[in-house]
Amino acid sequence: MLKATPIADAVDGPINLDRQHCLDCAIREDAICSGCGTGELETLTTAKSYRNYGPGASIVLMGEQTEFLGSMVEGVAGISRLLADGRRQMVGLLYPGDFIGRPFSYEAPFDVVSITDVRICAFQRSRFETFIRKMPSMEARLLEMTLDELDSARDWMVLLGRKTAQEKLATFFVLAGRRTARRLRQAPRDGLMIELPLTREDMADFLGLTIETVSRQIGALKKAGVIRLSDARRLSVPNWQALIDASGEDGEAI
Amino acid sequence: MLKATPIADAVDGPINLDRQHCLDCAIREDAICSGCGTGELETLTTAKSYRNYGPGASIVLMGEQTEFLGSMVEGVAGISRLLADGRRQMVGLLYPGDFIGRPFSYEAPFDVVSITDVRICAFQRSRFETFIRKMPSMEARLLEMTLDELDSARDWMVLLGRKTAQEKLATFFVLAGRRTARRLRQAPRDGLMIELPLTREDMADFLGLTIETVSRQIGALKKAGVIRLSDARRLSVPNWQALIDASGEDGEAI
DNA sequence: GTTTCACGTTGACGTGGATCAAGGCGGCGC
DNA sequence: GCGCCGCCTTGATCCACGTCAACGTGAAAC
Repeated sequence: MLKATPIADAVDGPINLDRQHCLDCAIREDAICSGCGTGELETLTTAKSYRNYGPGASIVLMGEQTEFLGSMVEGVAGISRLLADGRRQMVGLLYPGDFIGRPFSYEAPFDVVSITDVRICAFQRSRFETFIRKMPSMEARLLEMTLDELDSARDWMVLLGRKTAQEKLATFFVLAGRRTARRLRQAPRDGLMIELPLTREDMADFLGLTIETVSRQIGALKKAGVIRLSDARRLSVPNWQALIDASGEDGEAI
Repeated sequence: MLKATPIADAVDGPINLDRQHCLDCAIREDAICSGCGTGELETLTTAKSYRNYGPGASIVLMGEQTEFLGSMVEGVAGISRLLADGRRQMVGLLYPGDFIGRPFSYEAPFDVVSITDVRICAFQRSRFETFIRKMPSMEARLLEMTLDELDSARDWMVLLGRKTAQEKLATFFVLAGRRTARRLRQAPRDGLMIELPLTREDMADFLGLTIETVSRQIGALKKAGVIRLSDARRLSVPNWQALIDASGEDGEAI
């Protein structure tokens, strides 16, 4: 639980102008622009700029009017809120393809902080708002993405409100495993290796726990044989179904 | 925490055909149709039907393909999930104007259960999906509503993950007070009377607590003079700022 | 009136996870 | 090499909230 320490350097992501054409973009299939035609992509290509951030940099500050909107291209970032007395809760993770910011006004309701090195494809807010009104496929895609995020947020509310510390950790590893498997274009299977981009403190803030409890429950899952640790940030799952069973969900291994 | 008791009667909301014209609708200003023109409202008027539910009725069952989408017209409902062992977490409340269901497929990810008497303005799913594609104002309004709900869900994640039991109760009363004040078209002010539609069990499920803790913390807030109880479901707030201070937020009274 | 039953309160006690504290480990600067 | 500094782990203790249990209260059925 971050003690209100100021966030490192690079508050303004240095803008990087040597942009790539949208047709060759790594998040072409997943991002808000995935439904755009080639003409629309041409427009987007000339309007965008990249921004890079080192780990721990502030991408969006709660309460400020953000002057850009955009998509995660590389890296992982966290959406979080800091209470007045230093308690922190992470309310979401942003991976490549995910959208950052809220079109059509209002100050940012949460902080966005980079966890790894992060690259963002950014648009000036007013310009982006024009685009989205002119390109129905973008608005439809944003709606779809927002509905997905709402469902994920509600899933997480169940975790925060009703799951035990151990179930929280197991659920987090299930999600991390599914994401890793998806990146490798395969189904999660026994023996899957997972690399965690988050520190224990980040996990604690995401799961509504303390770092000590995170550490202890990881130890307990390891002792129970549900996970194996290569080092603090790399683990493997010998039995995927056992991990699901430990997560408090009744589902089958998917 | 509901012990997996079966939900009362009225699983299928009886359809009520004596419909009102959309122009005279009570949620005309707030619902997904608020941006529709008179021609569009004509279309909606002929397509809609009302459904009524008594308290405790199941409106949507998790895992089922819902055959209708719609808007809350009257009453309060809860969105919740029941874990295999009976733990329950409420993840949202639905008030008049709020949208029910997810357009463009997928089985329902949560239960929706009426808390009071509820009336819904319902559309056949396939018909509604045609409408939303033909009426950009509906899609834009749904996006706006979904973005608002996502922010609310994330606010609630902060509460579930990091707030104490007493802060949870105070925050819940702040929200209930704001909603009451908005219904009365005034700002929340000292002396405001709040009627709670929820039982202690509903509150417990919403706040990630037990009924005993809810009861005790309400007692503590009463003893501290932050609230006054008329009866178990009616309270007044002598000092609005004191309630905000007890909620763990640093904001001013709004 | 009495019974019943859902809902709410209150008390005694247990415990999961927080807190407080110490120490281990690996990378980096010197 | 050595010291420093994040990051992580582990142990001892505490306490907020859960659990278990009893009882109150009011409305509806009879």
